[in-house]
Amino acid sequence: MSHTLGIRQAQKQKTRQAFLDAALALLAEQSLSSLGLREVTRAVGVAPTAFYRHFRSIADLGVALVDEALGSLHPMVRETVATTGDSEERIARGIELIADYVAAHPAHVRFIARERNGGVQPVREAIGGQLDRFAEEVKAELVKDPQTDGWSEADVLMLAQLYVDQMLITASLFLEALEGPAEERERVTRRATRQLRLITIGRDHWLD
Amino acid sequence: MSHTLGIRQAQKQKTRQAFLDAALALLAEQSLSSLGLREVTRAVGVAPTAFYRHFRSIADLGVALVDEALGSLHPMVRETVATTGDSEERIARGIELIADYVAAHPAHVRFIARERNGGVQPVREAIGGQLDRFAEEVKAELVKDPQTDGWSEADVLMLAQLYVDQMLITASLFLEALEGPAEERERVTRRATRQLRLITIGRDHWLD
DNA sequence: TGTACATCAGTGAACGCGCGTTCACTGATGTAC
DNA sequence: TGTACATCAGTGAACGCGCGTTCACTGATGTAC
Repeated sequence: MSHTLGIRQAQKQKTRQAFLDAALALLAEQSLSSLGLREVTRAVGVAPTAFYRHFRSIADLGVALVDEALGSLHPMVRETVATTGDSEERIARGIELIADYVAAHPAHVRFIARERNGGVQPVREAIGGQLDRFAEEVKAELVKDPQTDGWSEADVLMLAQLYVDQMLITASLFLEALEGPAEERERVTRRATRQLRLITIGRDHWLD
Repeated sequence: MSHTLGIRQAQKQKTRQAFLDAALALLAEQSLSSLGLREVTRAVGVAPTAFYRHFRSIADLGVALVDEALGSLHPMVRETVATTGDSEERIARGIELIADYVAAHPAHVRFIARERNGGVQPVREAIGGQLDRFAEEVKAELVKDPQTDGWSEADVLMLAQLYVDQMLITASLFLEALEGPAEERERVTRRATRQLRLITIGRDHWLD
């Protein structure tokens, strides 16, 4: 049986989500460390003090945004890496996943790219933790792949990290290309495809 | 004959440099978009209004910091890419260059990593422009290399961009490892070496 | 079902504070003769 | 070399403003009986 929230809890969650949405919108043009508490409450349409019913600080809200931005991505990444098919297909699917995610959630992607090295330590750490998880998950999938038979654990992790870094760079490029013409996005797709192809070739000859 | 500045000009340059140094120090713990004009002048030890004698705004100061951080790096990168020797040697020298630069100028590297995707548009654009220049310069050196004989221009640029991206990721990893034990820096060196090695293998078999 | 009390999300006034920018100024440095 | 004037880096007072946080509050929702 599904647990239904009371009216009070449901309303609270709705307001909390409104805070996250408003903050994300405001972060299109600035970074988290300059985002004001009153700025966010003004955008939501509540009193400044209402903020404290949901978050201890702006940094706390930022950590919640990290979960929202990256939490749902883990199964998708796992699945994409685990996909069967030849390398060329897997590269295409991986890049498509990134392009689609950026198009669907541009503000989340911008937030992660910006705050990954941003001025708010807890948020940086939350993002770093999620990226480490991605690397571990990709590694776990790669280990199952016959392509990495005979590889050391460290080398598989190194490759997984290379993929994750490349995923982020590509996401960042798609984000820049979002406002421009479709042609620009195609250029990013071509560049990312070739770079992944080169990495794949390196992988195939690693043990030569 | 060397042109000597007047006393007034010399003093002005000194103050300007003090602004850049103070700002960079303050940016260890925050991002540019939350850096206050009064905060900087206080650190320098001058009146708030003195700021306007040197910069139009904090963003303007940020752009000056970008030049200071990356301007002097172009000849070093060119030279490292142009180095003769086998791949393994060139990889080691490249990584050494990055490690040394991060150790010598950690605050500059942090600033670039942070503001590359930061909340201040003119600074983002200045960094993007510099990185594009690096990619073009690396490409120009790679074209001279027999390893890329028969490659299309686009493919050489793609490889150059991969190297530049990798350079930034590695710099960022060294930065994180700076505070920790030497062992951590060695781990970064090993990871970066293997990743570059894999890219090199991919490069060697690109036309297969 | 009704009543009496508890909970707690959101309010609104108040606070002290540091912010960016303006303005007319000072006095050392620079320049013309 | 000396004098008279121009330049301009840095000053200090003043401004209006929005900030984060505190506090006691209100009134709808939840709960116990």
